[in-house]
Amino acid sequence: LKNKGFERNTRQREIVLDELMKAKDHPTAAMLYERVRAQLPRISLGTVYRNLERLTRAGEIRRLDLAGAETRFDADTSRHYHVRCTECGRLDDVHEITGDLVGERFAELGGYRITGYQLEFRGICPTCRAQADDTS
Amino acid sequence: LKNKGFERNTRQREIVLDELMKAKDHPTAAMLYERVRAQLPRISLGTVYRNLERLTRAGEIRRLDLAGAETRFDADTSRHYHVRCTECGRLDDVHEITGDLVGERFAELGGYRITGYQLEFRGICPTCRAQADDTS
DNA sequence: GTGTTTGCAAACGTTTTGCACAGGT
DNA sequence: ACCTGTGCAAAACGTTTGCAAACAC
Repeated sequence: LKNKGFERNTRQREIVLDELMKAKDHPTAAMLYERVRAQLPRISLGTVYRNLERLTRAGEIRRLDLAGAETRFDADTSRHYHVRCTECGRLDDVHEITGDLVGERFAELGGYRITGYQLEFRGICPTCRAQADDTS
Repeated sequence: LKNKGFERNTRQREIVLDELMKAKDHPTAAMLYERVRAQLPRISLGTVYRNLERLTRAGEIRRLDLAGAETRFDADTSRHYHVRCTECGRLDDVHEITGDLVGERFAELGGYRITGYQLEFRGICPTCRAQADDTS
């Protein structure tokens, strides 16, 4: 599928994706909106959100739902982790984990002094598994 | 310090903490508000939020800032992880991790069929570290 | 009595949505 | 010409805050 589920190719989506690919700072929707406006002054924030959502569903970008922080977006869809600065909010990539998660021994990752981490699992709970079995 | 930084002991805070300790489902502020209202019909949601924030700062409870979901609260302050059901939102504890994080091999944890996880680091970025050095 | 905490309501910041119109195919 | 995607504005959502009154000490 050439357009990966998109029914139309629009200049708005093209430029939103383009700006995200150029970005190195994992921008929020609002940050991206400002940058896209330099090229498309009449674009709306809603359109930016709508395209980011579509691009995410199409697998072209990644939505970074961070704990207790504004959602950010990443054009790098390869498996990697992130570090967030608790002082300024800066977000960087962590490509290799050196240290022990359970023992909580991370002196330093990518120049950051690591102060903690958040690990959270996703899955299907026993109840919903049973319901899935019913309907299958 | 008997009151751990609280200047007053109020019935509102007492009952908020009490309901959270009774809860087994990691409730949101709104869920807790509903339960507390059974005992204190005139309490406001703002008061629930304010007390949850104070109790968190006092270390009596834990705030669970989950990725892309409403904030939940936990009276169990010991180190443990959580699994969230992607179907119904249910949240459970994971006390021991069996499997390989990097290799992403988690068949099952606590009855859940694990479909993924989110790992996120916190720290001080190079720039903020340099600024901290300046002022020290 | 003093000053913290409350109830209420309004404000906040982020994200979503309803609608009529523009524009991609 | 069709009908998806857009711009705009308003609404929705979870959370915070300003204020006068209530109440813990």
